[in-house]
Amino acid sequence: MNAGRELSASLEDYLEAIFCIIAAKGVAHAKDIAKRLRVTASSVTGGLQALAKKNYIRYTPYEAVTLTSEGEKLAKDVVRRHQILKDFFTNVLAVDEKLANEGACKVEHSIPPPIVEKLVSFMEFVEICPRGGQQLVDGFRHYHKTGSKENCKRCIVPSLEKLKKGKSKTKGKANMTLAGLKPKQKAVVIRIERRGPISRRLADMGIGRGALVDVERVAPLGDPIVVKVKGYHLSLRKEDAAGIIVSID
Amino acid sequence: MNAGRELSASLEDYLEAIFCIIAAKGVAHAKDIAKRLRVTASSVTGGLQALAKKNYIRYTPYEAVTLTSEGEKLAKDVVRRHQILKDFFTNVLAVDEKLANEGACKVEHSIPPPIVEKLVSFMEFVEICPRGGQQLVDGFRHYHKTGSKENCKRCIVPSLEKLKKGKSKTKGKANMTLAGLKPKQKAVVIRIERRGPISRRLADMGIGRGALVDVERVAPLGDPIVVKVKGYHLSLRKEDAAGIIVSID
DNA sequence: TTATAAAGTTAGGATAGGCTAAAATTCTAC
DNA sequence: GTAGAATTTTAGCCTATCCTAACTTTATAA
Ligand SMILES: [Mn+2]
Ligand SMILES: [Mn+2]
Ligand SMILES: [Mn+2]
Ligand SMILES: [Mn+2]
Repeated sequence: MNAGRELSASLEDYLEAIFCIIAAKGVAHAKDIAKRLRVTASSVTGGLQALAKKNYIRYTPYEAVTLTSEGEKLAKDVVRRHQILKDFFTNVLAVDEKLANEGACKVEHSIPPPIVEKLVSFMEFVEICPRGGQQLVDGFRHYHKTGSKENCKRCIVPSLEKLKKGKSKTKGKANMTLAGLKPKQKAVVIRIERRGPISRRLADMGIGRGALVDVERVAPLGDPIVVKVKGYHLSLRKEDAAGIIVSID
Repeated sequence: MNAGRELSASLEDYLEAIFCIIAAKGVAHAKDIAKRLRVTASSVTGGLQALAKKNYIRYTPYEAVTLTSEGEKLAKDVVRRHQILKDFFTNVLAVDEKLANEGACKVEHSIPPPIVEKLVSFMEFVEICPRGGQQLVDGFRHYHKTGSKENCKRCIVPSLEKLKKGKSKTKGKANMTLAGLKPKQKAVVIRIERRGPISRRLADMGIGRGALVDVERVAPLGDPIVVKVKGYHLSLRKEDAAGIIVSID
């Protein structure tokens, strides 16, 4: 037993694989799981039996497997840890995608959840820091590639100007709702207007004033809108998004 | 077998424990190892037998265990990964010491070595970045504690002034040698003067131009001087330290 | 010097998770 | 509708790592 965790690393990987395969192809067959995890089909059967006994999946021999709601919750959590780590490895540490994925899929099982949350928080902060957090990261990538700190010295100037401009603009800046944002825009939550299932869902994830929201996709008519916030990927109906007051930088 | 690694997580922990106990008390007894790793004495015997078979330790029943040179090399590598991760968790992510240590001691076994090197590189860059890398990290810690981005906005100004001063000073700044530094001072390696065993030792660790050196201790007469560089702890004779030209911020 | 106490080892058992080979089931094509 | 192919499961084996209980060795103190 992976001390303190619900599941062992191995069973987390089976669950993660099942979730991802269902997401991609609709149903999860043992063969796909085996291929993805590079184990034999008989090992998969063993894993499925273990997950079924713990009630994370519905398993009938020879049939495709489905996730219980418990299993789906846990699977999403594994996937989230994976994504966050991969994000950090690629976007901050400039690790190439393949290694970042491999590393994330190992580390995801051993890193303590509170440290994952700190990591999310740190990456958010880097994105919004007026001191040029993102540029610091860019500077690091350049430094790492070339060994030169030149770029770092040079780009502080534009970074400052941007900051000053931002400052004077702040007063006249109008707040808006999440429903009005476009893909790739970032915003900070000011407050959540309406009370109800959505605001509770947000609160459960610790999303409130000050949280950074990252718009990922907006469907043709603005409904639904997919955002990333605190490392979670969220799909919101336009109606609900309109209840979230945000401020853009 | 922990795919791609010499040793399993469990055996790495035994090796790490042996190294740390020898460092602290001179000899490693099974009882100390058992206590440290929270396993029974009989499990320790099992671990020692496995390590002995792989030639990482010298083991004779009922006697204290010693590391072979292979074993010591590997143990140091585990300890280094542990330290780097702990450093990152505490100094960048503001994780409390206890959790940082626990997390580091789990993650150390699964994180790919190239990612560890990127992490070292990133932390060094944050420390030397003229854009205020360290202050960005401090800003994050404040943000994390209070949820406020105020501090971040306010301290950009002194950060800038420091940068400007730094810039004008740069021309007149005299480079010095590692031998002239005091404890807690940080410096960046400009070049290594003399060739020989020491410069080769440094080169083996990937230490060259641009590496950040952190002075930890200086003995009464300046000999030896203990520094941290790229996550390694190094003890240098004054004579050798004088051959390393560095620049201080 | 010898009887305890402490430390360490061995024996035996459990669980987890992988594998191969063989059997069972389901799918597919004629 | 049936035979062969593909898929999946079972059986049996292996290694790693932990444990408890019993035994052996070493240390210590009267
Ligand atoms: Mn994984
Ligand atoms: Mn994963
Ligand atoms: Mn460890
Ligand atoms: Mn450790």
